Amino acid sequence: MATSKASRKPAARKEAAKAAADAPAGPDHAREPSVVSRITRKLEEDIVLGRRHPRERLVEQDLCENFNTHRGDVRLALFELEKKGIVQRIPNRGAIVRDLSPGEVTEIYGVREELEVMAVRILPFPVPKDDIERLEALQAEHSRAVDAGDLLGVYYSNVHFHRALFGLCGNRCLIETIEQLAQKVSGIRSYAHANPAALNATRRDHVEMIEALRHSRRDDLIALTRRHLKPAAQAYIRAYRQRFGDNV
Amino acid sequence: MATSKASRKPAARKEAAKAAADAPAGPDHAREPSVVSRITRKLEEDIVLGRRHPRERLVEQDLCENFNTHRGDVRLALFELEKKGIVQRIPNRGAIVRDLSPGEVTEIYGVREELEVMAVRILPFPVPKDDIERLEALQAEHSRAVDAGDLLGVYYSNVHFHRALFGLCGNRCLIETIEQLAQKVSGIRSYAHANPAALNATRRDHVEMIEALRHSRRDDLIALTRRHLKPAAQAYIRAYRQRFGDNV
DNA sequence: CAGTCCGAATTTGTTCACAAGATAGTTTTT
DNA sequence: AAAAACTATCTTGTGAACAAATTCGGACTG
Repeated sequence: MATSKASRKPAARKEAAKAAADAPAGPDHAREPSVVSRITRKLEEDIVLGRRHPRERLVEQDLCENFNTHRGDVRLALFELEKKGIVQRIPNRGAIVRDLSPGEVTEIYGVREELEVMAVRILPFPVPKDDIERLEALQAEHSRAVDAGDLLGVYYSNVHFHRALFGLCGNRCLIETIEQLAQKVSGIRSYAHANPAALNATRRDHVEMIEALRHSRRDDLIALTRRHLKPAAQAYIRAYRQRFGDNV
Repeated sequence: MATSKASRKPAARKEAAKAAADAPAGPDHAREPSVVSRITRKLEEDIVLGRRHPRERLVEQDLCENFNTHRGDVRLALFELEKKGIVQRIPNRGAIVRDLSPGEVTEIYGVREELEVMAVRILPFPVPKDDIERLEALQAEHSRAVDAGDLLGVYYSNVHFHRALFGLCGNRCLIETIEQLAQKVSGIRSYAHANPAALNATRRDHVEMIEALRHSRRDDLIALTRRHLKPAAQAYIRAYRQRFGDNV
């Protein structure tokens, strides 16, 4: 085994653990604009837009040529996407775009509803005017993308709107968890995108949400949040049953 | 699509007939008993038991020698732990055991409470007798570990108990999310372990929870679930303030 | 004497080549 | 001719060398 170069150094290692005395609030080595995150994001986009369908194979070598990089990076990106629940990796056989059963989708949306309702329940009223205006700007962007038929724009502006909305609750862990669960169902996003009526409903909900925020009407906001999640799951389940029959 | 590099090598063919003789763990599909998961689990144990303290550096080479493997595996394990939120990776500078501020801990426990309450709210009553008995067995194990002062045993039996309890709710996504959040605070688990009174309180809560399950008293169960989470967060925050002062 | 700059040692990050596993197509045997 | 086995090829997984980045220590200069 690897005794070739194992102990090049004397066993005594510098005790680095005792630097703990200073303030804990790290400077937040913020973003990671690296190659692997670029691949991750691009793959996610492809999946969201339906350019890659569930159960499609993701061959490392192909992706390398596609992204002009080498397998190491692609490999890491696939591991990352696996943890996000967007792709599924089978040992020694590679990765495929994950296919969710209606049951799984129902479960995920159940948890999402609980968490998003929690977010709007704890967010402090009244909402500062600046925040309302920021939300309106994001909503306008979303609306524009819907009109233009720009699906990628729809996707991102929708993500940004919800990030800003739930961001108002102030609980970072909650925000992260909500986004994580939203990413899990990326693979079925294309079903909602295919339906213009659904896109319009989404837009209308956003407007009403802002209105509820402006007037500090919490009950309305909660009801809207619940309603907002329903169509996406239902659209997918309908499409799934149509393809595979009702045996679920 | 062999564009650039395609090193087809027709020579490699030392196919040693069939190695079908060894079939110890046949399917091997679902589980991942691989090297990297072993490293991940062991590191997590070390952190939970306080063998590695927050802000301590995790040097890849050291871990390699420790686990008799090479850096590729260790690297993946660290990436995995980073995603779990147990360690923090700083670009080009390596990984350290993550240090949580009281604010973060409070937020995480807030979300945990919401999700765990959801689990006990949706779990179907009455609970089958077999499940009750399984919980009692796990609780007995936990109790034994507490009496024996076996901290590793306490940790694992506690994990198993809660996995079984929340598993009753039937929502896989919810279960996974709950466990994920529990793992995030692994680093502060050692504070609870240091306190025998807290361990006894935990044990008592488990007994009462089983009782509530047996008699289908949902309100009691919810109240117990809320109460059960409180002490751990409070113990950590107290310890933290004692070390760094009240400026939080 | 203080401050800065350069260089060595340590540690992480990248790359490439090879080996093992799996699938599919072809051949051989019954 | 059908079934089983073998081979050829594709794909993932592993290991180790190489390269870039950071930190720490010492020397040099203002």
